Amino acid sequence: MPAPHGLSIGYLAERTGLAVSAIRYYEAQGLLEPWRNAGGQRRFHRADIRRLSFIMIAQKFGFTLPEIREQLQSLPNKRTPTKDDWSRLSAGFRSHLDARIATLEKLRDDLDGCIGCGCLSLPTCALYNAEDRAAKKGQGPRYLMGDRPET
Amino acid sequence: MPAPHGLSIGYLAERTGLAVSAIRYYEAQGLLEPWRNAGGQRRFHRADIRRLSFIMIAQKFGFTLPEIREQLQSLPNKRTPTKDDWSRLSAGFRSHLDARIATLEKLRDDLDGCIGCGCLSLPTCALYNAEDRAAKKGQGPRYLMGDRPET
DNA sequence: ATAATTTCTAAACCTAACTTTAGCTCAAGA
DNA sequence: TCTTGAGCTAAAGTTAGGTTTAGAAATTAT
Repeated sequence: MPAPHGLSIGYLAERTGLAVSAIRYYEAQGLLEPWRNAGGQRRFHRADIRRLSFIMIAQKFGFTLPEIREQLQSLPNKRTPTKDDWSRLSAGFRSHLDARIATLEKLRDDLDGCIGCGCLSLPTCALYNAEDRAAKKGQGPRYLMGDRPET
Repeated sequence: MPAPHGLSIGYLAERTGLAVSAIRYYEAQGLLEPWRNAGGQRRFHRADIRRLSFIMIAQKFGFTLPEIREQLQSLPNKRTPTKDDWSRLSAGFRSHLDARIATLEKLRDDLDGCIGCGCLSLPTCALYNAEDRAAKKGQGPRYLMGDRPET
């Protein structure tokens, strides 16, 4: 039972499977902009269901909420996004995915060359240097087995 | 300058590039068991350098610290692990990696079949159901575009 | 012997992405 | 109208994997 004008947060939660608190959180992060009714309750567009779906999928692909917010900002501002708009956004997932697969395949090749020795010690260790995108914790250098950079 | 008997935590930090605090944290999580000298300071085996390397690599592969602890428990208890021991453990990475690649390739195929429509709405949406390993936040069901399970 | 490092512990803090709680207010149904 | 159920806000709590801080004790260097 959608409200006569605009959807309630509970209805969106029911339709998407998200928690009400999560939807409020997404709003706080700037991913949604509901308006308020006379009593101060949030009211959403039907199109926001699709928006939330996009958020859920993009998260599966490993995007952070700030990244997703940026993606969403490329949607038309003053009209309801069409299927083509969403299709364009989803296409961005494809290249992201290709890159991840390529990285993992390289890692697999490196691993095959490294697995027999048990040394865990390559100076430019493929096992350690690979896949840095997934591990950008920004904590200075680390090296393996004492292979310091020529101290 | 390693201590005469056992290595200091600072030396291990220097050799691995890890922060001293991280090494202490790993001990607290049960991944290392240094002994103490007369003054109460931690002393480590040389083999712990390799142990820390393994931890760093396993993290790159996406294992959690509890998972890594389990892996490490399969090492021999009362002798220094050999290269063969480490080699055996590293081999576990290979199957993990193969599984991840397979998952992503399936996701790519699903995405190709889904990207044109812009619907984000498949009842059993491949985009949403895929790659669940990376998203086990344990927060009840979620569905896309209102495709609730026959409510 | 003294100064400068290291190390020690416990507790607080950090980020991301949320959830939970407390105390109220709003809206919908009988 | 009265009573639930839904919604509101602000703040604190949660998890993972650590880092930072503070103050004291041990170790190393001069």
